[in-house]
Amino acid sequence: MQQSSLPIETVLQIRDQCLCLAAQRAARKLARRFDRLFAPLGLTNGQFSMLVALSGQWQPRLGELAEFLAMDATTMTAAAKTLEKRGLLHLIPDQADARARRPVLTEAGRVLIAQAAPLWCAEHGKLHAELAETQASTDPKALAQLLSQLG
Amino acid sequence: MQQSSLPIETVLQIRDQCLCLAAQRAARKLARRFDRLFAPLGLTNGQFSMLVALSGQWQPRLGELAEFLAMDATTMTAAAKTLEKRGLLHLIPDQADARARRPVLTEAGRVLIAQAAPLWCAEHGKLHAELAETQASTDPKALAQLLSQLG
DNA sequence: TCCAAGTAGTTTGATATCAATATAAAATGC
DNA sequence: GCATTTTATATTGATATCAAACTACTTGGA
Repeated sequence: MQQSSLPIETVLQIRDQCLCLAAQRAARKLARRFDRLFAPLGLTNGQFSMLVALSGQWQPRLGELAEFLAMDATTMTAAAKTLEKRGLLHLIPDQADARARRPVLTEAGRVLIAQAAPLWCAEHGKLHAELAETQASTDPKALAQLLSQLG
Repeated sequence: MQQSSLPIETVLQIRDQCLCLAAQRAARKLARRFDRLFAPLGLTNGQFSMLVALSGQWQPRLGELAEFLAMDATTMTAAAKTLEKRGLLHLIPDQADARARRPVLTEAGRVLIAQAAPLWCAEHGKLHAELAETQASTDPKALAQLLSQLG
């Protein structure tokens, strides 16, 4: 049997409409783009997001931070270890719960994120401009909210 | 200095509006969802997308397939090796160019994707329904196109 | 013809991702 | 108080991801 046992319409439907595939593609392209942007600082896009999340008043536990980033807790363990090894954050045991640890930025972490933020602003501005060109349908801000809800 | 050297407005702007972060979050959530869906078949969401792409008449080279999936060529090398090892595809040397190889589904690959497609259809239908509930703003089909363009 | 430049794919090394499992501490029920 | 259950994190193993460097082949030009 040379022909696919799958109807060609189904193949095309999945290929062109699968939100999972579309999200993976978008995520990979944007990850590469921001990884290269932050490469001079030795940061990946994910590390940037994680450090930014810790730059405000919020002092989450590892699990809470993982949930915010929609990542698995085990991934967070590994990511936090890498950043701690580089001296960008400390893992402070929670006072009330001996199981929990809270990542807290070091001074080096704050300095680095202060260097990275302007790069982000410039690049994200470009991205907005590109979106405005290709499809004026969706506001980038609304799009970010939409993407965060997906899944 | 206890306070962040980054203005709080900037932190919030990045946290709430970064399209890269939003895309990574969406990609992770959807990847988990479809990985679990296909787990009984021993497939990941990425393997499913790759096999579906090869289910039509298209017979791309590895590099062309990588470009379609917006992934790095080196990632494709590894992914193809895994699927070849499992007997789901063959890597056929290109006749005209001895450097190039074209992945071609085996019968086992066709059978497996024929089993997986109904699972995808059901789950993607649910996803559509959920999207219709939470935010009626965007058509899922248009959203897939939009996501594919991002980056 | 032959060399230089470009192209297709691979290898290596680092981090990312998650399932399954493990460990330790907290919360619950009796 | 003590046993059970739940929760927070860590460990292991497999695949995913990409940059940098590499090999082998092709192409273009002298």
